[in-house]
Amino acid sequence: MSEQMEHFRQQVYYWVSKIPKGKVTSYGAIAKLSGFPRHARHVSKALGSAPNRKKLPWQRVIGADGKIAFNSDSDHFAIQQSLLEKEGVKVIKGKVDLKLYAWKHPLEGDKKTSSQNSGIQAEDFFR
DNA sequence: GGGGTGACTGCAG
DNA sequence: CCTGCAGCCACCC
Repeated sequence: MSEQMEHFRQQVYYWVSKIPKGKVTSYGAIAKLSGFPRHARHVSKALGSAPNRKKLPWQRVIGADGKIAFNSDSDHFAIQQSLLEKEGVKVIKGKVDLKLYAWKHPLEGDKKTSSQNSGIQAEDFFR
């Protein structure tokens, strides 16, 4: 039983590692990609206990509304904001403009909203 | 077994 | 744009 959770966690790490630098996605999106649609909360938990946390671009996973999920006065919040800005993602009042930085992941197909994926790096995309 | 707890979400107001 | 709230679900007392 817990074997499935293990699989889930691995899927989470896999997909998070696929988020291109300079882009962000939501906990819910990762949950969906991992095969467990309603488990956004568990994605955060998986990230928090990730053994290779230092290696994963966990900062690229934020709330569905574009907001950093940590309490704005916490250290975690500051660190995440710092990491994101370091790779070019602007954080205004704790949130990211999804119009500019949302990762167009696999399951989204192509909604012809290609408005601004101009410089998407083909190499970072789809491995 | 029962109740509280989030690094969540979507929708109402 | 922001706040509130019900739904969600594995985990931890």
